[in-house]
Amino acid sequence: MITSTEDMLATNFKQDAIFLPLPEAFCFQEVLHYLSRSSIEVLHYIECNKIYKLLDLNGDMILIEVSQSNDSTLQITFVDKKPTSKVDIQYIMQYVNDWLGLNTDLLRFYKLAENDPLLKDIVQRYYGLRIIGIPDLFEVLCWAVIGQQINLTFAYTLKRRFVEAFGKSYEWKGRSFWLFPKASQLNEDAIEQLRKMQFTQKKAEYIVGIAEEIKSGNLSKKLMLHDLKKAERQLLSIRGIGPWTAHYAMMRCFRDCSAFPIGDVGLHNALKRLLNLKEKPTLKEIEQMFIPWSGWEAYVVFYLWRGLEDVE
DNA sequence: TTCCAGGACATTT
DNA sequence: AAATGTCATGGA
Repeated sequence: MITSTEDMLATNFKQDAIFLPLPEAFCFQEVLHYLSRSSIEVLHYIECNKIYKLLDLNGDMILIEVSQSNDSTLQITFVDKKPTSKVDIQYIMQYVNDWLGLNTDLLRFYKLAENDPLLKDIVQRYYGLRIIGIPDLFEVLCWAVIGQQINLTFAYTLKRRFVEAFGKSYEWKGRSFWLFPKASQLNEDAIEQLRKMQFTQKKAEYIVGIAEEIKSGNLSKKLMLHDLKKAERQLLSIRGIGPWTAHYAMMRCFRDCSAFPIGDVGLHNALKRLLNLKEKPTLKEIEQMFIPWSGWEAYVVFYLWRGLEDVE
């Protein structure tokens, strides 16, 4: 049992590669599938079952390659520059751990689902699927705001424009790898720039507003992590962040398994299809339905989203 | 062409 | 308190 990243570091740091122990119920193919959803994704790149992702180590950019080396081990290698300090190694391990959700005890969710008529099949079909995280608070909030009330394809287009306009990139073998922009990289005239990229006026204002909150220090993942109830209230107090966005962020950034974006259109469609309903279920019906899954709402939603992708 | 999209907020009933 | 309107554009 791994007790700390310090232990992991001592036992797993060997030269040019990091080996991360994998928990029970982890499916790398599901990671690859999820991360391959969009052909215009700019925050990672996938080739030959390997994920390439640019990380920011306090201003130093390092490109990592993540692959599965065996049943119980994930391998991280450095394709170009290598980290030079233990702190950097630790940061990378923690990032990947958090990104892929390796700390979640999925078996508890499966215990809950094994005799559930609605979940039984779906958790078997996607066994080992974990919520892919968005560890950076600014990134998850921007992505959620972008995704409000537009189709995912267009959302990816907007995200790409946003990242390429405000973020930093790193070239390797003729390919560009991008970092999601920091809040500090946006200023007042960002609103105008975002409008030109076809963000709505409101979304442009929301994103710049969120950047201000983060820059001022009001909004900080570190400060919010210890009290998720308070974190939710703080998120909801920000313009542009409603219940769906707050819970989406709790689910993918804070890794709150009980986060529940109940108003999600995809969720509604998934339930309608799964239960053969003529109309989408009402919010009250969904609340009732989710009572037995208390504590794991985020995972139920994530699996239902996953199921949507295999229709037709 | 129509309808809807991984909502939030303002306005009206 | 609950329904309705508005944003604002692309994708199917």
